[in-house]
Amino acid sequence: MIEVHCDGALHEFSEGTKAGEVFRNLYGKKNKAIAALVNGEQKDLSFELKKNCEIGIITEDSDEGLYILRHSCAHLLAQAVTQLFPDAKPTIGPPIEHGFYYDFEMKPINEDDLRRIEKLMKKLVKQNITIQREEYNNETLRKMFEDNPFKIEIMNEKIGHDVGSSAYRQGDFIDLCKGPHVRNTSKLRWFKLTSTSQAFWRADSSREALVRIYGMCYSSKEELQARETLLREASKRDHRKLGKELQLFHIDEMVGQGLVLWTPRGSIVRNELQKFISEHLNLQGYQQVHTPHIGKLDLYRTSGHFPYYQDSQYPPIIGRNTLRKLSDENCSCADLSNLMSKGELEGYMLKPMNCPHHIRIYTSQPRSYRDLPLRLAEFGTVYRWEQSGEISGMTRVRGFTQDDAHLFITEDQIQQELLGCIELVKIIFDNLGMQNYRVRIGLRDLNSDKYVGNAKQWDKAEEACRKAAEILGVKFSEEQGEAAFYGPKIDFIVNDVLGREWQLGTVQVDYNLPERFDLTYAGSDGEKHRPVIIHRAPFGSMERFCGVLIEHFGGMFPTWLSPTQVHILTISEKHIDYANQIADRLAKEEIRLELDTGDDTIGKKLRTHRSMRPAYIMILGDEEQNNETVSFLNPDRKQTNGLLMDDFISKIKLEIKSRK
RNA sequence: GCCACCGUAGCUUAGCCCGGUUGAGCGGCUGACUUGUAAUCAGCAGGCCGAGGGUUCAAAUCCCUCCGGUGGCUCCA
Repeated sequence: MIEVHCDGALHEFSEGTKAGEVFRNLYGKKNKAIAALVNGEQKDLSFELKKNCEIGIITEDSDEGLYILRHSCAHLLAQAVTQLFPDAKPTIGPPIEHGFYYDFEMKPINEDDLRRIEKLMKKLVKQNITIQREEYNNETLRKMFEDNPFKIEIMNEKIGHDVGSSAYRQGDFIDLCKGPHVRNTSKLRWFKLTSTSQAFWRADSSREALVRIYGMCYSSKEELQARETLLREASKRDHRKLGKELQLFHIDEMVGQGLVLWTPRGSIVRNELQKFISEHLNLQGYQQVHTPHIGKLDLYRTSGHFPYYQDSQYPPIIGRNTLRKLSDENCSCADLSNLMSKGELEGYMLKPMNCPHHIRIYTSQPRSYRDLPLRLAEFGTVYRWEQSGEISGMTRVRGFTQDDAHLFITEDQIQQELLGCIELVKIIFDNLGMQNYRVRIGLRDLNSDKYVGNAKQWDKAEEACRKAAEILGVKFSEEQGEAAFYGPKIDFIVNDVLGREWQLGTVQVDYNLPERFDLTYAGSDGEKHRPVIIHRAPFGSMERFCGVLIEHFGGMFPTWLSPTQVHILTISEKHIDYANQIADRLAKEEIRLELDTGDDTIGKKLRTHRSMRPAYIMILGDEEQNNETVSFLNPDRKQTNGLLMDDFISKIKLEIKSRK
């Protein structure tokens, strides 16, 4: 007999009892065990208990259990794929949030193939195939997988997960794996293959291109359906769809990929946000500046942006005289291209960053310590050549306006100024009800020598980032190697409706540019000193921020941001005069409104105007006209009847002013 | 940039597999109706089917190239 600790109690079982039998014994036949935790290690239910141990149940609906289920589902996928495509070589197939994926070296497949694979998986589930753990020594394992170079590489380097010395067999399929797994394919009922894509072996674009197949997988039909419903609901909030429906922005193929046209309604949202941010900039002692969209190549040679980021910039704009001169010298296209990539040309560049311009404002005057901190802010539009496959709606574009600022400060001011930067983000996120964000502090990778500045400065700046976040009580994670080469940074990352992460704001300490531009200030000692720069764009870009905001509000903006705050609908022709009077009153109060005196039925008008999601929808008929009142649907779409106009105006104005 | 899929009227889409002069709903315009809470009725206009090339007697449909979009991958100062 052996002693088995479980759930705080001691039990006795005969030696060799399987983990699954223990659970059946203790929790009954209907326990949801999917695996066991034996002395802290995940094991199959078929694991035989040989010694005294502590054991815990892993149920199929726990996080750990779901990951095991999904991992097994990935194996099921590989079983189906290798059956349908005997040449396909499985590589790795981990569980992920909501499901799993598996990468294969094989010819690309299409959607029909995906459905065929899914069908076969369902068939394999019905066949109740046992999933069996088999243990081998290292040599035998290598022999077994000798025709799969990926598995060999995994064994050589233990990539991804600890491969151990085991394999799992289900029918004809066997996969190198540490486990644990479910005991039978019949456990894997609630999955769906979702998409395919190309992925590179070991995420390295110079390595083999693999076919990745994604699926989702849950422990019950309800959860799977709930996830599908959620995805459907989320897609209704997609800013690309809402942006079109609500006429907020337009991206035109004739203008160019990733170049956002802000339409009148979208511009209102953007302008209101900029006003809001500007008020806080003033409170925090920023000074606003404006700089042009282009600058000389030399400026970016000095800053280092050219040619360091050349591949992600629009190519230089070459001056007429330069071109003429080159042409006279019989310069070929190849020569020109060569000169361009070396930057040995005089010309201009669309600015990829605002900092060089701001820095030249700094250097336009001699500066003393009394001028610092000098905080220069600009809603500055920058252009970057993003890869075509990356461009998406408003969240990934080629031209965007940063809510940018550069703080020129002394080293001693780093802590205090970082604090102000984070505070600004917090104020605005809180106001907009955006609580679903995380803060990441990017630290340097101590094993890398790519960083500028000395260790002492870095330590101090990293500590200042940490402290600033702590003081404001925001939750943050520290990630090594996420710093920029010129200094540590604090990033604000939000999720969109589909759960994708977007980096919005960033606050970065920079030791590099002050050096490159030889920035100085006169200290109280009369000596020259080097300032430090903090770059900060708390919302990243107006494009991305508005995109995320559209999804956050599902298109239903708070009154102060709403492109049209009140839509006025008349019941019949008789009420047009009254509606005009009301509209005039509201217009005088600078309320943004739309008036519909058309001859549709009120039902039709409501339907039409609801879809545009204005804050208020006012309905005017006999009732209101005779009593000189207004009736309206509130933002929550509950109705208020017979309110005096003065009362409505003070209500909505208060709402707008307080930005609630 | 890479892989898969997609592109028909302002919007949503049928037709494409299996080639034979594009069909609808919404929206727009005109008229009738004058309406009290999520689609009143009728009529009209609107498409060289993303662009270019090829195959064919004949291409929205089959093939190629490009442009644009979607989902991923890689990248993101």
